[in-house]
Amino acid sequence: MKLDDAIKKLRRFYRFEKRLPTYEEMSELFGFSSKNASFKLIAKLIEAGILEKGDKGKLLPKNLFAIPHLGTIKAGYPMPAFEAHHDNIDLFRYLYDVQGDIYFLTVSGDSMIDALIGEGDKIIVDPSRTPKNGDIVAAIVDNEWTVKYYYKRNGAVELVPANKNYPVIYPRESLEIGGVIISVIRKYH
Amino acid sequence: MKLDDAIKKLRRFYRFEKRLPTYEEMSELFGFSSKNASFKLIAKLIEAGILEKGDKGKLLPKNLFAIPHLGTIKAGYPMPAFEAHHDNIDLFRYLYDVQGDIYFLTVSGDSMIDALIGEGDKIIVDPSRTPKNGDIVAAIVDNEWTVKYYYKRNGAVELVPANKNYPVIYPRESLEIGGVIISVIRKYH
DNA sequence: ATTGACAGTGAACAGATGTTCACTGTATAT
DNA sequence: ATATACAGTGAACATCTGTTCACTGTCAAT
Repeated sequence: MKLDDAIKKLRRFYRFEKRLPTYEEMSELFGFSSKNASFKLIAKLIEAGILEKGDKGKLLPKNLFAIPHLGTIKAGYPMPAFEAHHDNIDLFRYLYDVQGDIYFLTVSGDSMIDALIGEGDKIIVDPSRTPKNGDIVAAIVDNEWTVKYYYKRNGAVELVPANKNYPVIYPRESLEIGGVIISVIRKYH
Repeated sequence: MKLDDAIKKLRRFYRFEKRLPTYEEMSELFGFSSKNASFKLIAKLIEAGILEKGDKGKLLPKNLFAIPHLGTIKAGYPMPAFEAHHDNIDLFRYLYDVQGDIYFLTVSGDSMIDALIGEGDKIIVDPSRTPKNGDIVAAIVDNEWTVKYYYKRNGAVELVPANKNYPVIYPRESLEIGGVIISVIRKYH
């Protein structure tokens, strides 16, 4: 059993079960008839830095889901040299480093197009954060939701769209901030 | 112990340990001195659909990380009515439904700005997918990396930038497709 | 041919884990 | 006051789990 194959099988298992298999389950997964074979295989994965043992000796997926980050790619003219500096990004940690309760919204419309937020994009909103000038916020103005840049000048809040075809909103009646946009996620099909 | 507090504590534990705690660990986590108190609490979370028991009776985080999806927000004029249809999106499944090996790239430059991909954005590349017309690809042209729209007309490949200030690339010497962009992730700080 | 490293087998065992049962205190409603 | 539901305690136990040990076969190097 090659390490690469083992890694893929562990990933698949984890994706479905959201946990690592026990050594007995690994034996089934890897096609061993002895738990010990799995035990030895895992020892190698630990040595390779893919897995690790936590506080209480429990197996943890240290780098099992770290997607290789191959570097920076220039989206202008082709990049002179593509240095493959191998960071690894753990998507889970990358996006989930928020303490409080966050939520998703799906964007429709084009008023934030100049901020590179378009139709169908999912935005993650952190309702616990207080908006600073220039933050993008989900706001409830006069009982209606909208996504805009947030600016506070002389005590008055302006909600500025990232599209010249739309007007700046100066909330009159009520303004409630749904939260600050902390992330944008787009998925192509 | 309120269910909401328990959920938050479980999330925190899972974020660090990448697994659910045992009943004994839960007792410590929740401040119980009896495992059974945790057992009963978890039973409620299972009934509430937050957790579930898998094939072999193991505890799984069914919806523990499902971020509430509050609906569609119009980024044009404020939305007339904001129907709170409570989908839940599991970020992990949402972004990780790829079998093969994927990798990240960080974008620099503005040649894909009209495709809403800008400086600093992370793009996820699937090297196993064959590009179709209109897909955004990471390509290696004459030994240099670039991100462009992919088009094949009359057997000739065109790499089209999403920015009028840049020229269309007609690969002469070599063209290698690094992969198809399947996702864009932006994070604000 | 001999050696050694390596991949896997099979059995054994201490300790951890999920689950059940009977019990206690405490708040709330009747 | 009385009953009732509920949150938590404490102990018990069968089973599962990680780990160790001794062993077998196989391949490559000497």
